[in-house]
Amino acid sequence: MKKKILIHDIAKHLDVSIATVSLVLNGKAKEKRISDGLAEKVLKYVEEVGYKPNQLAKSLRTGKTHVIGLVVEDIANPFFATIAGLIERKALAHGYRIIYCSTSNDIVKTRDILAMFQERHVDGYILALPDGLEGEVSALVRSGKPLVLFDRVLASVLANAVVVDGATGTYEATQHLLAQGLTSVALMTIRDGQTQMLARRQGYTQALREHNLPELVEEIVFQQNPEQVMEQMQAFFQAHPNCHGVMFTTNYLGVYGLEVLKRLGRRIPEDIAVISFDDNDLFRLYTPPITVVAQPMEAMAEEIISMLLAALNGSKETSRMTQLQMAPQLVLRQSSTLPAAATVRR
Amino acid sequence: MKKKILIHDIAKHLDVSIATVSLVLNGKAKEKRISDGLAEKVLKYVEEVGYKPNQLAKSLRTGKTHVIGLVVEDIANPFFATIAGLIERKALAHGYRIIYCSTSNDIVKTRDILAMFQERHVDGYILALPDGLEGEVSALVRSGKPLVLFDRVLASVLANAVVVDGATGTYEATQHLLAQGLTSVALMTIRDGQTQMLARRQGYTQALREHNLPELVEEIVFQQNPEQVMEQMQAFFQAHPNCHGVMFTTNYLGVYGLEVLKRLGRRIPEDIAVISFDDNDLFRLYTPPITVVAQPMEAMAEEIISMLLAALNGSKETSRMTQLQMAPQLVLRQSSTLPAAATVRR
DNA sequence: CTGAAAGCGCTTACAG
DNA sequence: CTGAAAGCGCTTACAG
Repeated sequence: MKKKILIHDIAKHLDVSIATVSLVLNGKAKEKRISDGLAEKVLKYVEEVGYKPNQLAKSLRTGKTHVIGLVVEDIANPFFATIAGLIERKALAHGYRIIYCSTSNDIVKTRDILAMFQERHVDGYILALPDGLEGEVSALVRSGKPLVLFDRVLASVLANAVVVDGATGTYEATQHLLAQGLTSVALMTIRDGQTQMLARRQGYTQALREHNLPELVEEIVFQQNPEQVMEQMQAFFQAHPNCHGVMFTTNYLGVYGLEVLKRLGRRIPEDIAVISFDDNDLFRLYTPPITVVAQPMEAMAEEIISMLLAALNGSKETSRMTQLQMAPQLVLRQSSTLPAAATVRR
Repeated sequence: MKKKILIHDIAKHLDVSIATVSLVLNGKAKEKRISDGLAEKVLKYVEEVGYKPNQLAKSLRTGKTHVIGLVVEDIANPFFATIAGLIERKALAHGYRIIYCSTSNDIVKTRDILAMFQERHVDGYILALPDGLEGEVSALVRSGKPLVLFDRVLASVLANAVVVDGATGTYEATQHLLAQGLTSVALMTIRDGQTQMLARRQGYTQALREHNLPELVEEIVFQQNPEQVMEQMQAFFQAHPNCHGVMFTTNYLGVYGLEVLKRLGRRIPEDIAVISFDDNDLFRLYTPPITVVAQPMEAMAEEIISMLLAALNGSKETSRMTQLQMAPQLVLRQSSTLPAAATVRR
């Protein structure tokens, strides 16, 4: 195990001052009028012996860590795993690393995570938070820390944010079902005040209202285990045999829903038409393929990183907040399209 | 924005020495014979003003960061996303955070990641590496850094590792197909020297050998884009119309494979029986449900963390390496079970 | 261009 | 128990 080289060793070997080495390494040679020849000599030797400055010392001194704190609901959820992968790649390209934590939508846990990120001096935050942390996030924004909310925002907090227009997403999806003559379309959502869920519900409500149809909303309590969730769904479908269409507001509800409908032996779309928010392999390859409201993952990741980088590099003076709402895309597949034949036969 | 409180402020306010505050905070009050009363007073005031030691300074001084570097192939891959979520939860419970990076199986990128983790002084490593970094990992092991390899190991490197017995997994899966009378079973794998892939291939080979049947292995080149991968698979299936069973060695190959078979209009399992390594929602809910060789995710995560914690807390003197090979589970579903009727009809 | 020095915020032997 | 001090490894104003 070779001994760790220090900046002091470099300076001594080259017979220059520590300051010179440090300035060259930090690209301030020109500014400080250090000759090109000397700068080159330093760079060459540093390269030769493979000297790497101690990042901890550097961070302690400069206050910058080049680490971004990413908070997601659950890294194992395909939506968050995908966005995390895209964000990671883009952040790395700009010299930032990602430290992530899953919240499980637990407020207490999330509060700890935020405190922990702060203690570790992350340079910026990318956050998909549970409802109820308005105070903490306001304080964070006020402190001037670069921060981007995504997926969902906090109702009373003005901050940078990248979200999808969920209302339009479910509105168009619901309209698509109603246009085919369905009169009882349910919305399966979670019981929670998260803004993205509220928006998705609102689009559904509006579509039904325009058709003068009653709402049929089932709110899943998500603190339960999977089996309990599915029992709740199953009970709902059994209680509403005339419900011939259902919109799931998020990917995992959709997955549970498909399993429940399968258990009940309901045919899709003949017995019940199905649409889910979020696209993934499962929905695409399911039999029948599931119609989805897809989020523009790549573009969202791009916007999140751009926004954060702008905040990281921008002056603290002007604090401009940007809220970006991106358009989702309704991807029509067989699960929501009543075959002409089937419709006639009814 | 309130000014940051320092240990110095605490000491001054309580009129005690900085050393006393620090020792109490680090649980060395007893050891240093600090009175219970004083220790309590310190703790109480620290709590009251919400003092949090600067972790960077602490890390610089102690050399410990309480951060674990997690290297996966791709955080968006369900296998890695799931294990990452489980590892995160368990690590957090022991006071460690996770910083992750995806390698995309790119050796150069991975080398950078390892260097970056080292620069950031992670306390330990959890690694699923591409082939070809034997030198780097050997050096890491020699340096005494706590480290656990998982999913795959490096042939020539002796290190802690948690892997699944892939050979037995594919052996049993292949036997299951052959036992039903299939005579042409293909293995779809990736062209790569990763040890887990080699093991999975070996189990297949052994099963076929025992039945005196010829191998039929297709190696996918994975640097291609999805469409190219599927074209290669499609060409394979078209070239081998008599192949009535296929084993995919990993989840994403299985997903692509299902899509290709669907495009070709091949019925599962009537035209071709299918088994994939790795379980997930898609395989479970597919029509028909896909038989899989499932890895014990929860138990693996548990073992990985235990092993790393043992190394983190253990003495540097005795360097004991543990290689753990866990049993996968063959989960039989309809995709691999030729219906009696169908078999007869053939 | 350089050298000496302060300082980022801690921890921990050491002498009392 | 305490106080003074060194030291983790850097960066950067400052005086020359």
